[in-house]
Amino acid sequence: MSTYQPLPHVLNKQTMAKVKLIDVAQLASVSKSTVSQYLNGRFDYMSKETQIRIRAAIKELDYVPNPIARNLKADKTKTIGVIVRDITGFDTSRTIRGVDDFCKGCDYNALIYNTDFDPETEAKSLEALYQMRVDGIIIASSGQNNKLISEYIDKGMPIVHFQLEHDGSEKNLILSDYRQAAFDATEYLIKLGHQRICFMTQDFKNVKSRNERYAGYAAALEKYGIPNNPGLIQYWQRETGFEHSPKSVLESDTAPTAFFTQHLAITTELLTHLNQENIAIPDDVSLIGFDDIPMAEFFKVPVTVIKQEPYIIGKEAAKLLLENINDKNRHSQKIMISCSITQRQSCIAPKS
Amino acid sequence: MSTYQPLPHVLNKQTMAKVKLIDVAQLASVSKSTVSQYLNGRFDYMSKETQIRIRAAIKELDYVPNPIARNLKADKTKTIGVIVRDITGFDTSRTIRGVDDFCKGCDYNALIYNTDFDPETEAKSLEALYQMRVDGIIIASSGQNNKLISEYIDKGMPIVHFQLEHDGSEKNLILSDYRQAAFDATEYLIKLGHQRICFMTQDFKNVKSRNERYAGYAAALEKYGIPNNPGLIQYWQRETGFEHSPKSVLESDTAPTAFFTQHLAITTELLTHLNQENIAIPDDVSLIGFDDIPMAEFFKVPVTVIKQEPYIIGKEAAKLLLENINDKNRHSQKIMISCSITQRQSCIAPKS
DNA sequence: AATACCTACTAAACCGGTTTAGTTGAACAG
DNA sequence: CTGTTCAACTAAACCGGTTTAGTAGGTATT
Repeated sequence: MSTYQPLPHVLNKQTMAKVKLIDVAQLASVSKSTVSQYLNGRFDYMSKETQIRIRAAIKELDYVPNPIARNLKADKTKTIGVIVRDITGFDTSRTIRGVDDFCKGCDYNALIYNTDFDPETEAKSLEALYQMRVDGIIIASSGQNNKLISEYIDKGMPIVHFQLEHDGSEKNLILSDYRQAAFDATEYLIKLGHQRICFMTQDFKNVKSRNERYAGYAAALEKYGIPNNPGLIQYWQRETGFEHSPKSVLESDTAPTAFFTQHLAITTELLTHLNQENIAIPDDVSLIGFDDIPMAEFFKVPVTVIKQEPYIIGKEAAKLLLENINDKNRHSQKIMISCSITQRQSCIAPKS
Repeated sequence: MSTYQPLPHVLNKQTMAKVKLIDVAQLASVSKSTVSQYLNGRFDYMSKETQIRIRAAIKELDYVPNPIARNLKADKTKTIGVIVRDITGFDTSRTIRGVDDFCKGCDYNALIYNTDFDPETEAKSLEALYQMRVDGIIIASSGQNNKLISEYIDKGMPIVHFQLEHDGSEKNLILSDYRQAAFDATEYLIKLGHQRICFMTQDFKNVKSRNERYAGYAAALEKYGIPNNPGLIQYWQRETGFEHSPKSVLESDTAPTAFFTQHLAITTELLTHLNQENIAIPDDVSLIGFDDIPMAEFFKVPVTVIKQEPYIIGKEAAKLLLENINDKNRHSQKIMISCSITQRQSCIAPKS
């Protein structure tokens, strides 16, 4: 139906050079500039006929603008980087999905970098993204590269944190309300009648978001006048596991009647341990864990958890970052997302 | 230690223009070309002193080449697209990880597109990636866009399939050996004494990879002289669930003694159903499922499954795609990855 | 001494768009 | 009849690299 002479038909398009703007311009008998104006919707001083000719030429040639050329001039990549520990995680994959959905809606792309909990890989990812000139970065940082991150921020790279805070900065971060969540979980156990609640955690001295959880736990104990016994704080490390075995903890003088785990990895390892030792949940000990568990409804004992909102966190992080990218002067923000307790069957009143 | 005059110190680097190649050239007193040669490791005709001067200038200025400019000239993006149904899936996230790990190792980036099982979104993702001029695409296609995909292939876009085959093409795809896996699972049940094995599947008429599963199931039955009763083929759809409820199937004349589910989603829905109806696994009926299950060890009854190798599939898909990108004339391949049965506790000999 | 052949560079075109600073011709005002 | 204004464009510079073709100067060959 085109009024233009069709191109000689080429069977194998692979050998055909990509159509470019100049081809469109020639076919429409206008200059490159005019076609560019057209593409960018600046019709202020363009006649209807010219518009029609250009539209037809674009269609005829099946022209698609080259975003690389466009980005070179604009000095933007329309791409952000996302640095996470492992995209494979239950919550993490959902956070990524949130980031990605938001980005796609804004014509941005997200590049994922996995660090596998290695600060060095984290540093390399940061550098790679910087060199790649992404427009911004969302990071769940290890807390070991704070100085480095500050340097990139100083260089003008917009950076948004999630999950773990960047020490010394209350800015541009989005996280769950860990303190409130830990308070709620602890209170929930207390109201069930628990007095000796074991707080199972990674070292939280230099990591705010872990510290916050502890603060919530401690606050709940205090509110109900329950002594905060340091023996009930049990430590776990990714590499070495539990400092004291859960079994030995349960056999100690101050045996807890409930476990409160601060991370899915801890919950998982605890569960394995308890399984092996034939310690029954919730009959022998109650359990509430941070982070939701996939397919928990099919568990021998479905575990009650504090559910974070990873998808929402991802969306909000992306939103915050894009705001930062597009308005450099805006004030930075700290956004808190509420958690909620998903009651399942791992918490009951203590026996004794 | 630099022998060059340091630049005047600027406190706020955000306001500093990015250093570019010409700046390095000027500082090192050479031409742009020479710096470019240096950056690309072509030292054939370059004096040692010049190299040293350029290296120093780069360091001095903290210069990082702009990949956009580089890509514009090279007409490459060093980026591939990955189209999946949902990155959040247990296996899918691992496949993505495999793709990404391989890509990162080859200096490529992967852009993820989620279709949420919608063919239209799939078509849009394809178009977006094409317009973006990614160097290639890995897709777990719905099977509904085969013609469209062929068009992109004709346009010269390297495309690799995984999980679901592109009908009419045995080329550039990588998938699990579904037939063998289904055969093995069926044989496993037969050897336990099962004769009436219910094959729970999505419609497999036009989807090869589902058909293959059925072929494996049928082949095992035939090998052991067990009649292939069409009543034991039960259909499930993502939108509407089971055609006949598992309970009714178990109450029919030809009640199966084992279920064999062809997809994690079917396994999950079956499990929910069985839970509600208080039908016990494996006492009332055995169950083996396609696709591994996260945290299965904590299940009331840990489910025996056929485990695919999503991470390996991702790696192989990326490898195949990059080979295609870098050698257009190479012959295409179909790669099969073996599955294995992960025995847990959902299969026992039938009671009767 | 003239020619060939290196080495060690450089100028300029190029990639495919965007943008700025014009240019042209017609309508209208004075 | 000249000057101004405005619609409707266009030429050329620009983004930041890569690449091609070429050049200058020195040494080896005949």
